[in-house]
Amino acid sequence: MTIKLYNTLTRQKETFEPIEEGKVKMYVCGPTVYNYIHIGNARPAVVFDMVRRFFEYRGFDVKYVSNFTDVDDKIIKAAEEMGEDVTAVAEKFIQAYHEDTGALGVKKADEHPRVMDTMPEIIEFVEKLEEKGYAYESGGDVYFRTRKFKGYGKLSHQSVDDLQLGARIEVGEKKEDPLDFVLWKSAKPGEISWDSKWGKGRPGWHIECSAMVKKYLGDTIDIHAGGQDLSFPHHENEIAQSEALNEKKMANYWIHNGYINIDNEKMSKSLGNFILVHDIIKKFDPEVVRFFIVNNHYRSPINFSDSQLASAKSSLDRIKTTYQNVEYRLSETADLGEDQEKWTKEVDAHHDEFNREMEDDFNSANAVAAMFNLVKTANLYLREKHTSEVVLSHILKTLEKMAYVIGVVLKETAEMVDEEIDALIQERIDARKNRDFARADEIRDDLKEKGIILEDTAQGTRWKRV
RNA sequence: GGCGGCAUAGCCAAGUGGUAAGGCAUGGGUCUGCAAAACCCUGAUUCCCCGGUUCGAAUCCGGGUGCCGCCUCCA
Repeated sequence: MTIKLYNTLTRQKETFEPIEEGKVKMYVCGPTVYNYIHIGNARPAVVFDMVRRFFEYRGFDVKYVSNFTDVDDKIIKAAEEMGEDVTAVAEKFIQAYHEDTGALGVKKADEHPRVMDTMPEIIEFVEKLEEKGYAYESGGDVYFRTRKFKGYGKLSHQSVDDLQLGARIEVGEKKEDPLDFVLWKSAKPGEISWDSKWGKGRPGWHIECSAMVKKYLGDTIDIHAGGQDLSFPHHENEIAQSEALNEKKMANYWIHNGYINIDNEKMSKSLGNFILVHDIIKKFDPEVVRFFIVNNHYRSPINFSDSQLASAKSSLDRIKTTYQNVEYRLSETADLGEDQEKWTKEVDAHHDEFNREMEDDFNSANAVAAMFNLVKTANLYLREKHTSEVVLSHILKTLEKMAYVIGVVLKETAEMVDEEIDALIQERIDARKNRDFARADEIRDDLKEKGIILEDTAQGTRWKRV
């Protein structure tokens, strides 16, 4: 089975062909760490984590690298405001990033390189570009000679001449051409800086990714990913730098996720209409936030709102409830049901459907729909008088596999069984036998207030926490 | 000025030539002591509008309307 993905470079869905059989080299542009991440920052983290999980689930050995921009104007500014040094601010928000994305079920990358730790490679990269004539020093800064790189604009499908017409390009007096972009910035007095042949300074924004990709993954990688807003100029500039130096294609596939919007407008730090992951997970289970993200196609924009999340919560609950109901049935019965083959086939059909959708440009929205179809099948099976362990555990395993790929956990986290609760449940069972429904309802209501929901099923009374 | 995206039921949303997935919400029913969970039924003769191509279009082509994004830091 082949995996297809939409390549921004060609604007087409293409069949994934790894450079090395069975391996995926993947780089995802990470955040600038000067604040907590918002939902918009969380989307690529979640989406590409899902992509990674799918590749791994399909047996690929994935090397996943994602950077932190820990030196930058905004961090310097934030550090001034907070009265702390740049390193401390960066460290604080890197930790916060791991906490927030961890809550969203994002696995850590194999490498999380930081600019400060990549300085020798970055400087060397710029030096070599200078040697090849693609970079020039001007007043302590170093710029990239954009027009010299022939492929400039191939990712965003812009021609250099049209870009100039935009007239929104910064015209630095130090630049030879307005299109040129900075590789190395000279330090202002007192600013954090590193020594270089051009004097004290720090890297421009784009060069870090080129240097890190080369350092950790090589000259050509399989997949380079990030938010749509990075395709120009960031990724375009990365291509220019890397391909100018290496004279090799930087990445075979470029994939970009759509934005998260608020009231139909892009969520961004500069617009100020953002919602921090930090805050939203106080209101909604982080898993719900993740489910909400993967329940949409990764390239479509998502409008974010509380009612959307509430709806996502109900949807996810449906899957979890079914999973737990199957689990309960499995623990309570050892009946041998009939038509094992028929039910198993149906479960497998939904599994195939799930895989097909994921293979088609990671269409997780449709993959989740396949999951709901399996849930439906499972619920119908649970209505059977006799069920078999084989089918029940097959349903559980299949749901678990799907859940792993989209990154949610269906199993109820093991709670300590409260003896008091069990005693009350037993008392209620007795009360019901004696048709003392008033007492039975009283117990159920009391437990409900404590967040314990009781369910009377054909297999007996069970409880769960809300 | 250049490049691009979107418009599908009350809401969210998939589908890019073969006769409208899935979820949420609503209403009715079954089950239950009552619930919960679940199941069944219920909803777009139709996919922004107007033309065209085709046996056949939500899907392709032309035109129009509306919204959004990139070309500046942004995931």
